[in-house]
Amino acid sequence: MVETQQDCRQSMTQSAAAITNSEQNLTLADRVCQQIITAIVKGEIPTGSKISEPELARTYGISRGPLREAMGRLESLRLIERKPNIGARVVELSVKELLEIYRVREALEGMACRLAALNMPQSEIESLRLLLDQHQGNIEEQEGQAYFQKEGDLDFHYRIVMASGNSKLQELLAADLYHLVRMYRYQFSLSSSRPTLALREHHQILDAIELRDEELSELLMRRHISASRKNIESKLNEK
Amino acid sequence: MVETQQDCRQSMTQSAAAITNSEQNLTLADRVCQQIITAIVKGEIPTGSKISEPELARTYGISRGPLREAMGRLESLRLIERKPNIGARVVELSVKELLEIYRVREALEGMACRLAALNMPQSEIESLRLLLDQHQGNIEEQEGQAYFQKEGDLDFHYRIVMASGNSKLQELLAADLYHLVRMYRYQFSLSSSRPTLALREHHQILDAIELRDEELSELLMRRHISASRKNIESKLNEK
DNA sequence: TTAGTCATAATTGTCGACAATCTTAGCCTT
DNA sequence: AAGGCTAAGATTGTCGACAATTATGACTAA
Repeated sequence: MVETQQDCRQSMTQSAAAITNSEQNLTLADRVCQQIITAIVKGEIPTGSKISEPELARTYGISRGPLREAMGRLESLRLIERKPNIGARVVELSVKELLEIYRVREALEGMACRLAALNMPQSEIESLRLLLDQHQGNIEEQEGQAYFQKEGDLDFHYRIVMASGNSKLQELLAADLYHLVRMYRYQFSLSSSRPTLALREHHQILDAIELRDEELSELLMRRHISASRKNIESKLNEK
Repeated sequence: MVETQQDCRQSMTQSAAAITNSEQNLTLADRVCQQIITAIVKGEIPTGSKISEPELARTYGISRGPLREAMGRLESLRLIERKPNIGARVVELSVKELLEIYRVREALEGMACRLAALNMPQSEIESLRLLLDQHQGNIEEQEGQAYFQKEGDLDFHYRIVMASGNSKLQELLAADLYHLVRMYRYQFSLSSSRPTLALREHHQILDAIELRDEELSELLMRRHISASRKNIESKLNEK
């Protein structure tokens, strides 16, 4: 089970990476960057902690050069924050920022969904339908606790974004923003607490795409994400 | 006149940079990065050209270390593309990508405008109104050739984005995407060819914001950007 | 002539060391 | 005892050199 999650995430992550780097010839900094991303997302390197360059370099068995290059990418992914001559810290997570991210997702994924209604091949639609059926099975099996909420949900959104055919949307969402989203999910144990409802919304969205209804597709996706945002807001506003 | 443009761009650029780095203590890589951004945006380093690390390092009088760090940021800004063990090239501009960017802007700035209707202080609204009057003056003076189309238009959008109060939107648009937008404007001599109409739309948008009408604010901004996209599409689809 | 191969040259990736800056611990002053 | 100053230690920023990979061009063979 845990392996399933892991594999799922891995495949998505490297698909996302393949957007920008389709070659196989990876550099040291590339590999270590992926490792650090995973460590930060999962909380193995805790939020707010200071990052010591010599220490991390030793940990991964590389020199400070490639490590700094990797840290540069982490900074552009907003996973760490650097101050000149002072150092880098893992970002602190806040409800405020999470809600901001959901606003961005609402806008971008709404647009992605509109474009998917234009561009998604019928075969992809059917394949995605199968994935949703699989999610249904997961929900029934384990009352939707683990799989669906952690990574499965994001897989659906990921496929929609890919189907938009807009490479800028793909980069911004799949290659950049989703790392932060995954980080919040892991560390806040985000749990949408409405898996059945969310799955039904996924089906509705896919229906609208199949009907090639751009307007409705965007509207439903925006509502879907907005509902998640409000759900989070009401659950976490005490923090 | 040219100085005015320059100052305008500079101020906007460093405001955008200030989002991520509010300290004054800039590193070598930071400064050189800004210089290279300007050079690429203005076309002084031509699109598609290969970047030689030793040569660029000599040009700016620094070592390859900070230069590579700067190039990492350029890559995350999508101003250059790197392939491992092969090298970096300045991105090629294409109508296809420009249209993709406008889709992203439509989504993100639409949302930013919606939030601005919620959050923009009245004083800021009035200040922005003055800026639009100034643009009006520029259009009348010089028939809207240079100032308004190159940087003035982006200043309006920049202020809206800042007024959204959403730091993720601010980062994605003002600190990241706008560099590419400026690059297209410089190098395609983009010239909206509809300055008077665009200015009227800016006024309409600001009116909606002043009325605190979220729905209308977003709708008008999306239409405004969509109209620009269609304008570009019809003018450049032969390329 | 052209295609293929090999060796040389150039470029990128990586490393260790030095310089500049920040942190901290101890001391002095009040 | 509390606060500020100073010096030592640690960390980050920068540099030059070496290793690994790729591009170039000459040479050979068909």
